[in-house]
Amino acid sequence: MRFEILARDGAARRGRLTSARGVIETPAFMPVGTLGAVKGLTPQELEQSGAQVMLANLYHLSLRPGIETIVRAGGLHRFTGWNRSMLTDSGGFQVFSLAALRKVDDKGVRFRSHLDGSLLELTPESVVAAQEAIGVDFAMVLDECPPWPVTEEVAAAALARTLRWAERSIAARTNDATALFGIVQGSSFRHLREASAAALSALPFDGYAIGGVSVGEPIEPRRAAIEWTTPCLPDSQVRYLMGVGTISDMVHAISHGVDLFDCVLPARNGRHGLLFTRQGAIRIKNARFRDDAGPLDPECSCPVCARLSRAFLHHLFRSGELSAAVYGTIHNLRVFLDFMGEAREAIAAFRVADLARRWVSRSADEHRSETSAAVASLEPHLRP
RNA sequence: GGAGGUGUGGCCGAGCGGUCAAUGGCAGCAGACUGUAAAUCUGCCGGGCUAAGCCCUACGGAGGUUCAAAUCCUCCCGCCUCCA
Repeated sequence: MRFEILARDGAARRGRLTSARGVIETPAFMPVGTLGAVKGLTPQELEQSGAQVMLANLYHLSLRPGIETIVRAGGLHRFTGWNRSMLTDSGGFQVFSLAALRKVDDKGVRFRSHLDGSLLELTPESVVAAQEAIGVDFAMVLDECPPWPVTEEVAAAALARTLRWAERSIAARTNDATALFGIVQGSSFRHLREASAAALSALPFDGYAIGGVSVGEPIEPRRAAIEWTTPCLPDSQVRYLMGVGTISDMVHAISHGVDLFDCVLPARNGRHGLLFTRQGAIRIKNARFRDDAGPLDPECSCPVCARLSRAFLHHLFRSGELSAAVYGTIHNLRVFLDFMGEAREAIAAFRVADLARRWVSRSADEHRSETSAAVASLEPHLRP
């Protein structure tokens, strides 16, 4: 794995990440395909959306079909048909999201399977070994990802454990074909974030992730965590903000030097009928679209916008047609990936501030009451 | 012609003397969704108000029994099944 920075605008970086599978231009958005596929899409459709990397999840794949099965199938790429780069999350997020089903101690995490109740154990070592075995390009360490809010004591303990696990993860590596990323924790405590980032930076990771966000926190602590953490990470290495986010979140993070993002939002909302457009987000099932013959987003280049009207999409969503979910996903992913393309251009052109004005005020978050506040809160971070 | 059954809010369908403006589901209206246990979940859904309360109108129609009826009785109307 190699990462080079091609241009900067303030703290923002435009970079190039090279894996065995190819080149990833950064900043980049990585669609989430937890079970090995973005829900509803073929690998070809995902490619056509412009995705350079896909995420999958080791916890879920370990339960079903099982790591051994994937290995026998020739590795995760061959198994899924996705030939571009692949990043797997370790299951750290499931430590948070499936809290009722797991037990954590220093050794690792034991989950009761949400599928059949059987016991699954993940340790820092097993997680590294499994990700190497299935041949992913980017692997994440096992981390402990506490919910929000959390006391300082709990955050400190999770951070400390994540750090001990990070050291064991490094020690467990057997090759460098699979890049390994450490994960910063520390919740919304500045000194914990800084200590976590500094300690991880001393370890020979290929990249660094900011974790412990998108776990239910409001916008302010999320942004604060990013602002505290990024200055403490090695400048020359790639940075990945886990699970984020909305376009305004990503504009903010990009302006603070984050390179990689993943989020279920475009896919999940696409399936649910919340469609992002350059004119604002719309709930296509709303009655007002019943007779709207116009395109979903006249500024969009995706295949859905190329030939389907809002009225027809409205009808498909109302009718529960499978294709509705597919179309929503294809379109939303294109919006997010196009946004990232523009972000790269903006950094190269020293125009990150314009990016914010172009996307944040009228795009993905327009339906939210917090939008104007989000724009306002970005202003101090943007160069005039 | 005879016997039995049935008629509930936009639709389907519970309820079978009071706690029923009436369980559910669908449809409808709106909302949520940030390292995916999510093609999911939530709220509203007869009308009107000086609304955590009150008042109307409602369970095919008309009468009746009762302190009280969607629930019981009588007649009528519609629909279904079986026998002639």
